[in-house]
Amino acid sequence: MKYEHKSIEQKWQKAWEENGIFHAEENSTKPKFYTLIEFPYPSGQGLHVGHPRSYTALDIISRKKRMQGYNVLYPIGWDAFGLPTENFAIKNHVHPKEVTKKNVARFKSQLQSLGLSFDWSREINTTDPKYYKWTQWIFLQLFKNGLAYKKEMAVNWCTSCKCVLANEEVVNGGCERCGSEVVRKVKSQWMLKITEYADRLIKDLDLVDYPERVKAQQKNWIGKSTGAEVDFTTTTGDTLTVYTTRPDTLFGATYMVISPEHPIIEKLSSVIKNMDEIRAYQEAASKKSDFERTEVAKDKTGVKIEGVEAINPVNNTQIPIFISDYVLVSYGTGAIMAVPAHDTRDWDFAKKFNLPIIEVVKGGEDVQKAAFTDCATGILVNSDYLDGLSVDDAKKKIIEKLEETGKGHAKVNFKLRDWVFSRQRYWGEPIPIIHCPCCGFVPLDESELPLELPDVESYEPTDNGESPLALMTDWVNVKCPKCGADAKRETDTMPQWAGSSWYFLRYMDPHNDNALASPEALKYWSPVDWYNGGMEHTTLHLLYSRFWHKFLYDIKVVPTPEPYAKRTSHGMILGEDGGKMSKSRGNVVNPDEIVDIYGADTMRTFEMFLGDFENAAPWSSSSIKGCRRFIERFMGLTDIMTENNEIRPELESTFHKTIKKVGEDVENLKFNTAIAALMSLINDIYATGSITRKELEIFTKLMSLFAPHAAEEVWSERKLGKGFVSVAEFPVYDESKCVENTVEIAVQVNGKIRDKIVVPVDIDQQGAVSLAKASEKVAAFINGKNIVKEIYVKGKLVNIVAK
RNA sequence: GCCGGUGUGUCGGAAUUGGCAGACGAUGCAGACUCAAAAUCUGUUGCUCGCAAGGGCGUGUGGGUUCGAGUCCCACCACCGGCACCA
Repeated sequence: MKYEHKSIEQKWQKAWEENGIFHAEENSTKPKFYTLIEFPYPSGQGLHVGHPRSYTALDIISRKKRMQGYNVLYPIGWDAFGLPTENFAIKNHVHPKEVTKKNVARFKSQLQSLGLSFDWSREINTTDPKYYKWTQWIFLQLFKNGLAYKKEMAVNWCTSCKCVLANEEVVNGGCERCGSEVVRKVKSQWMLKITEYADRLIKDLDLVDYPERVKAQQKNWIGKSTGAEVDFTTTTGDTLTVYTTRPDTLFGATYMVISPEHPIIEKLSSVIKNMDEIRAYQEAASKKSDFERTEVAKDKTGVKIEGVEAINPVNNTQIPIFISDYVLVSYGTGAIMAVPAHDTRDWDFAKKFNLPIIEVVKGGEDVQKAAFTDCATGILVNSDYLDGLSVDDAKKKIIEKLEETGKGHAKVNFKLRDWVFSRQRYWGEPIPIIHCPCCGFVPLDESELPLELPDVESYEPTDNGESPLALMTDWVNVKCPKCGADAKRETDTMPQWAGSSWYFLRYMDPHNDNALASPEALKYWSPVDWYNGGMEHTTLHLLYSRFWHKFLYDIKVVPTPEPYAKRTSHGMILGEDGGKMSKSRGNVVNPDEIVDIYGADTMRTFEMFLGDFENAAPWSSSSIKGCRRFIERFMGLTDIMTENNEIRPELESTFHKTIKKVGEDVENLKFNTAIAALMSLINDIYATGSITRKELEIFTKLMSLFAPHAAEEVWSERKLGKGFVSVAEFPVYDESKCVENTVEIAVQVNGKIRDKIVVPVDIDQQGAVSLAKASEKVAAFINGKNIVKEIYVKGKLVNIVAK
């Protein structure tokens, strides 16, 4: 059979769509299976070869589940709000809506040419008002539940995007998207209280099946720490509260450090004698970005506050207070007690400013030479009633004491910050809030949703940090829905992460106008059974969407506490030179070209074969030919088919083993070895010179996961079964037929292989050893020696230990 | 510094979790077909000694456990990813 991939692929893509065979069933009694890939941002560049790696992988899982009788939902849509589209629109003076439309059309045709078994009838688009109506609705619920609030604060400002960024979007001091410089800017911003969910976002990781590296990264980002808050009084009678994870070392606190922005400084400004010096330091610190402040970690700076001291609550010692930018306002209480003997940062600072270092935990070297920070082995000293206790016991005891005396309490802190949720750009969901001079922030009535984006003259971001929407006075000026006074709409829009924080719910019931999805659909399809996506979203989309989902769970909109039962992650496809694919390196592979030259089936098979799915792997323009040959050889099987409707005995165990292996490997994301097993099998088949009808039927079914078009062609051409092979019943293996009668085992002498012998599978130790000894090659190595030990591992080897 | 990961031929990568290292594919080499090339097919392709039969060495490094280690333990090294003055 000739293999003309273009006509074959078009033919079957059309047939699948016309027959709707990949549509998820409504009201099905079958068990459901919901597979999800991260919906793409339809960029102007079109599809990247990286996209199909993830899509094909879950396509294979989806196809297998479908063949195994599941009602599979494998949907697709467009995460279409976002800056690149807006920037393109500005540059070329077209509406972002038009840009999006064009890009979506291109992406859609590219995806369809790959033969992915998406249910296109459920296609969604985050920029569709019918969709973002519900994004806005969720925002209103967050607002009504006190989880969305507006606050004046220092935020990350991308100088190039002219827009604020969430903490999660700042990478190495630069913008996650464009890499430009990020500076601090004080602005009034909408915030979402993700911190309210910090503990649950960690704890509920136990409920889900995620890769360890994803869990670790999320935990790390949320940064839970347990310790205590301790109240120090000052000589002025004020209270200065510190947070510490080492309350056990309280007796060793020899000074205190507060951040330059700490409010107590203003309060005590009349008492502080060196206010000029303090102000100068504050000034200098404020000019630095967060990045600069943390980057110059090598050298500690600070100023001692003259005129006020703090009193250690456990021993009434008077200790000095410093300001230093190594203490952050945004974490804990913005103030610390410094224990230089047992904290390296405090130690560095103490050495620089010549402050006393008092050892309170014994077990290390001289604390005058280095801080001793080991909690596991230390024993408390110089600490009154804590002396002799281990660090853990001392922590418990001191917290008890502090709570008794009202001078402190146990406290848990998180590194996670609330989510900065507003953006000063056009192409995003409008925030449905009205600012009324009398009533404050008034939510739009739900009946007014969607609040559609108005058409504006210019999408250009403004330099004063306002959204382009601010210029649309007709749209901005409204009456307050509560009191009727003149009021203004919020002009900032939502970040790109908003629409993607709940899109997987919409797929369950994409055309519903009365709810984000019906309770029945949510109940049937939740949770997502298998979600594959990139590691780069671990502390962005993946975290945000877990937060939203937990909120929706709390207000009883969704039935499960976690959105995704299982998450996996693919590795990147690198350029042929081993570097990241990029235009500037000139190593970009265009998927259209690959599909054109080799066909979608080859592209799919190769992307699954080129390496371990979870690791990065470089593209190879020569290796892909091997996959093309493989598919040609598969098509060629039709020419050597016999009408025998059995598996031939000599291939029986190989077939059963291959069915087993392909099934298991696919479930474990080991697509490369699944394909290798099929390649081995086809080699074995060609070695016999023919294939039976039954064998071809099984082989075609297995192939349909990877090369669905070619498989359909073979299936229909040789009339191997009814309908489409894509929804035929997946072959079942028989465990008892996976074993062969005889097996080749290795014979070792002193652990070195000297010969190989063929033995019956069930041979016992005695039999195997005597056969082994019968080998001439083996005899040469044991003659004249004492046999100390004989080991037999069934089906594997015999090892004779001789001295 | 902390957390996570990786290290195997010329290359991408396998190895049932302690049992034949290098499956499968790619490259390279040799041959068949061809006027020739491409395609296809056959053989071969870790290093090394040997004419050969055959032997020795080999999974980042150094030790250890074991009849047996790519796999387990200890100590290192290199690279990749994330976090990073978080008290």
